[in-house]
Amino acid sequence: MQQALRRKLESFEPLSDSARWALNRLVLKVRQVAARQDLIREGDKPENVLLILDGFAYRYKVLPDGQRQIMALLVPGDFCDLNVFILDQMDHAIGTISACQVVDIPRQAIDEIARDHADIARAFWWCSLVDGAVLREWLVNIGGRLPPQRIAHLLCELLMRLEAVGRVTDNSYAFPLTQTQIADMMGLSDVHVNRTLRDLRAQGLIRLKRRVLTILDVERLQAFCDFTPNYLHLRNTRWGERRDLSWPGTAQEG
Amino acid sequence: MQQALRRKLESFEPLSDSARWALNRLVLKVRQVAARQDLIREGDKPENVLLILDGFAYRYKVLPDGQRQIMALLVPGDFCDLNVFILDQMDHAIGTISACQVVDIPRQAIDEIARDHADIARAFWWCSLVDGAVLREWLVNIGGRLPPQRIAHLLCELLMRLEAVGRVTDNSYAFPLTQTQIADMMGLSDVHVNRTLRDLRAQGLIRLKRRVLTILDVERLQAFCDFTPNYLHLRNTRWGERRDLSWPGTAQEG
DNA sequence: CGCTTGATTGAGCATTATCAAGGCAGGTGG
DNA sequence: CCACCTGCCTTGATAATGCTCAATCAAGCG
Repeated sequence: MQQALRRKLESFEPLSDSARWALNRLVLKVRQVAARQDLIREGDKPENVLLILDGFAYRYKVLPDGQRQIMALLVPGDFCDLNVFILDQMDHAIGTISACQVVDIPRQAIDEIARDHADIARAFWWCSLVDGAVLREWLVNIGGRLPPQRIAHLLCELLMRLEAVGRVTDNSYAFPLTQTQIADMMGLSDVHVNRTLRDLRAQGLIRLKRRVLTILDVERLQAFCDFTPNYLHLRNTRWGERRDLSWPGTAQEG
Repeated sequence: MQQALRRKLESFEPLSDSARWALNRLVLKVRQVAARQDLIREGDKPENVLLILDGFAYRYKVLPDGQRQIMALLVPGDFCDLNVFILDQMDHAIGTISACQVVDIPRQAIDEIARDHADIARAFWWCSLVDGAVLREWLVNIGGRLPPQRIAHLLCELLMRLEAVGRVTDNSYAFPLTQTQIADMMGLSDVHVNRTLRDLRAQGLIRLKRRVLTILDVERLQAFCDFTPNYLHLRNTRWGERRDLSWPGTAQEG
């Protein structure tokens, strides 16, 4: 699955031949992980960087009172823990939502390849920066938007991120999240998430049935929650500069 | 002020001689910026990376309803926009809180130096990753903690970050923030911030007078808000591995 | 001294959480 | 094939939290 890794890195900018060659030399194996498992725990010092090929995962922390805060959603094509490869220790955990297919990339391999290839180092750096940009928007979302627009914004973001990796058909995508998980992302109670989703449905903005989410009116939903995609820094979708680098993927799953 | 830049980068790990030499060749000039000015606006494509030598600044976005969300506080030693050097366009703005001293580092210089020196590239990457870690903790803070602990957590974080750059004396530091600005950071109203600060004072946890904040009982305050400093990935303070790299600074100011 | 900005306090109100009780669908075992 | 079970969604009622509005106070500044 060097293919997948290369595609991820080249969604920033094309790599040199020597860099591609170096990527091809990596020995990578794909691994299956069931739903609701921890991929990484807080305090771990993982020796591998994980790349998600299929399925959803999330970064989270658990507060002492049991409150769980989800800080990021990881979808196919996302790295799990580029962090730790430079930082000493995981300061948060990562768990799967649905069943996932992941590749382990040895930390040392990343280290060496980034040292030898400035363009790859740049691409990794770019990944970190995009992650940061998304995180900032989440902060704005939670801190500044009312619950309905907050949830709507999440759905808009997912539409674009999943579309960028070829996981969207007719404005529909697999949506394996529990309402409780949405609540833990948005800083709301699950009950309130439920009512808010009902309202969004009632307004004809979305449909959510059998773990498939459909955005019935993209423009209206985006206007509703003031969604501006610039923070995603996408270059390869119908919202960006269109370069068609769809993610090599299996079927949508839940 | 190559000195400052070098110190920042070496707070991650020592640089090679050639890297240091390359840093010394940079021509940098210090600039004064008044309080409450924008350093960078959303949509800008800045040609310089800014390093803050003195004063406070913050990243923010303004929502269409006028709501301002502050996403990060920048203190002496922080970079402003490493982002854009790789991403195309600022997806947020940066403004000063107090009067600031900043250095402009030409984007091209960073680009070249990172390309030629893998250890410098790594150090920059590390900066991005630490920024990301802080951002995640802010998300946890806003999403998961009650207002009193939320504000207390901010104060604890500032204590450590400022201490790391030599801006703390007797658990006191300059605190130029307005209650409204705190509110915009924490997703609260200014009135509620006011009452919450009053409560923290009443509990004997802090003192805040004439723009100087004193933490009266560090341990108690940290316990109160469940503050765990691991996410700051500090190595050079009394909370970390103690290596004493205090920031070359002027006086505390407000 | 008058103006401006920020802090403080009170009162009423809206939002959102909590608690509690079903309901529905899918999976499992007899 | 059906009864049961479990996980998740849904809804109602009630309570708490935090916001808005509005007025006052305090400090800095020309």
